[in-house]
Amino acid sequence: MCYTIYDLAKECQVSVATVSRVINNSGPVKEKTRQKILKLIKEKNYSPNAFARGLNNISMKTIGIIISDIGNPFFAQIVKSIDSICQKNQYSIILCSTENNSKTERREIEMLMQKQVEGFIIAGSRPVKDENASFLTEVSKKYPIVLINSFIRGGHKMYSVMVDEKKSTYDALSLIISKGHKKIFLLGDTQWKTTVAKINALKDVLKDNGLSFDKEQIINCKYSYSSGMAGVKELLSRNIPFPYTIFCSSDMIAIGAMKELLSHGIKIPEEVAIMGYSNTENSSLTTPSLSTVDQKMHVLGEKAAKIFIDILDDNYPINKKMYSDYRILMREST
Amino acid sequence: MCYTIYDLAKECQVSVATVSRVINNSGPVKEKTRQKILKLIKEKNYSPNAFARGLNNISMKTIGIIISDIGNPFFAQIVKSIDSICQKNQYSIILCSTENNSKTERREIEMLMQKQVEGFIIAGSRPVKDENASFLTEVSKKYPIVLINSFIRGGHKMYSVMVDEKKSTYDALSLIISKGHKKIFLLGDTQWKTTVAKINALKDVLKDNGLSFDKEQIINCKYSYSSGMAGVKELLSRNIPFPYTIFCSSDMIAIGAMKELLSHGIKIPEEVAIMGYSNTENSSLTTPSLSTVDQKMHVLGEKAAKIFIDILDDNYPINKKMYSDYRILMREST
DNA sequence: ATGAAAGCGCTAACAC
DNA sequence: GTGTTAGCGCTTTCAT
Repeated sequence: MCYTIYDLAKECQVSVATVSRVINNSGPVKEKTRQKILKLIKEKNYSPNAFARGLNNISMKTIGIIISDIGNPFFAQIVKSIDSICQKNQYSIILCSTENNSKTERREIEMLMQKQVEGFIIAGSRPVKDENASFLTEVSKKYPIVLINSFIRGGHKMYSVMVDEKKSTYDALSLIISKGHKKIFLLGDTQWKTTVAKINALKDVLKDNGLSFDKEQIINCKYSYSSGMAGVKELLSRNIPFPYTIFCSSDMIAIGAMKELLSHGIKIPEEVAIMGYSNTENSSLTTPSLSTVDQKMHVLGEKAAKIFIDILDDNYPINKKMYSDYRILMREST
Repeated sequence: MCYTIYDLAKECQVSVATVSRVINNSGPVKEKTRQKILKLIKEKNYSPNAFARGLNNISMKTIGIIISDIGNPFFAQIVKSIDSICQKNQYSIILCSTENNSKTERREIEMLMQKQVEGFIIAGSRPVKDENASFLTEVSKKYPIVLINSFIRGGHKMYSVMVDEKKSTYDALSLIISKGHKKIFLLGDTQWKTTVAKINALKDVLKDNGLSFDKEQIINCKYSYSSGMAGVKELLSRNIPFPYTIFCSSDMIAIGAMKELLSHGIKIPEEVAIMGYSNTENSSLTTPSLSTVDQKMHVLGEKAAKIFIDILDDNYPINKKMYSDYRILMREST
């Protein structure tokens, strides 16, 4: 079906070995024959069969990227920054969305292993009940894995790049409290470790400021705009007197929440202050603009990709867990 | 290094052919031996080497997806819907962002061909000066290509799914004009065919309504939030008396533009009306909510993926160009 | 129902 | 500097 190395060899009256040598620059070839072969390659638009190369343990230079939802701007930006590093290093990424389903995640990873990716970058928090933790640990014996914003104990070639979610949330909430806010609610999906970390931060910061915590302050909602809206509806139905503050586990939730508040004519931040988390691009475009915790996703993504490539080059990081920088962004919504 | 079909065969005391038969269900095997082999496969967690299979012309079941920017919600949603169809059919997608660079696009496609994708889905408008048109035509002799929202004449296995951008823009502008708006500006990147189509729609609709067109009505800007903001700054600097309308070539531009207008305290839609294009999820979350043309991206993406898979199954569509549905969404910004 | 063996296109060790 | 050839792991005829 396709032009092969044998065809090239025959036509140039050399052996396949010689052709292979010029293709891979893997040995001495007389300049003249090299030119002849190169010319024919151009001419015939020949390109080597990746499967045959793969059979000989030549790297495919592709990385599996596992995220839960590409429709979420957070992941879109992470993927973008990973991709930029990968392109520079001639790696391709093969993208999988798990839609937050453990079974899907596992199936996708198994499929990718068959497709011979070099390893995985898995972005996003893990569920509290992480059904795949031991599976991933097992996978990491053979394939390098870089986790973004999560950590699994006991991994082999498994490394984490993460923002300290508890500390950053604590810092953000401290700032909010220092501005005089006392009634704070938290919107987030309690099925995910990231939300649990934030709840713990809330408890700590309240305690440290002599305020009390009540589980009514936590409103459970999924990671989407519409869930943010639903969360606010639920909160408003309680008729709690203004002012108060809503801290959201993600910008998506916050933006949905803000939309809902504004549609009720509620004044932000005078009546309800609101804060997001991540600093996705669209968080600065709401009116009022959204206060948030800048996770510097491009740094996260680039770091993860670089670490991954380092591992492939046998440069193993010293620590299994590496923290990435963040900053609190107080804009108009608080 | 890995467990192979030979190991299985030896351990089960059968030949590799038999093992291959049970793996692929490609021939009769005595039920008892089949069970024995299946059991060992589970036990050893065996999975066949995709390269070796690939060498035998077994499909890798992966599709190359080419987009210009995954950070753009339009593409993110397209990718998401493509992915959902692909997962259902056991296809993986391998994603490439070209950052609107023709050279990058070409390089990525060539790389993917080596990695033995089955073909390509290429989403998004093409540049007015499309440097890769003939390259893609050539590629389409061998690989199926489905284009989303663009069309290249003379392709072989090349098909297009698209929203009629000129007609939809004409419809949207008609509606705007029927509400009494007369001064209309258009923000968009004139390097791209999609913007050219919209400009043509604007010219037509103005003509049909006895209004005149002036090239000052076109403000050139890239596809990003910040460019939308810059476009509005430019427009405001002209001190044109309100009211007027800004039609934006994409929701991203419109959202940036709206943010800029609001930050100047300009009333939307009373002083400046604004309309976007695409109906990305975030367009309904601005305040005021953004009027836009709903391109039904999930339909676009799903259609494209289905057509692609059909082609692989040798079900070629009758038409090279297939139009997808749209609707005009008048929300609060107009 | 099962096995032997050829072949897919390439790489690399070895011989010359 | 170049050629010969043995794999790589699997599928698939062709015998049996």
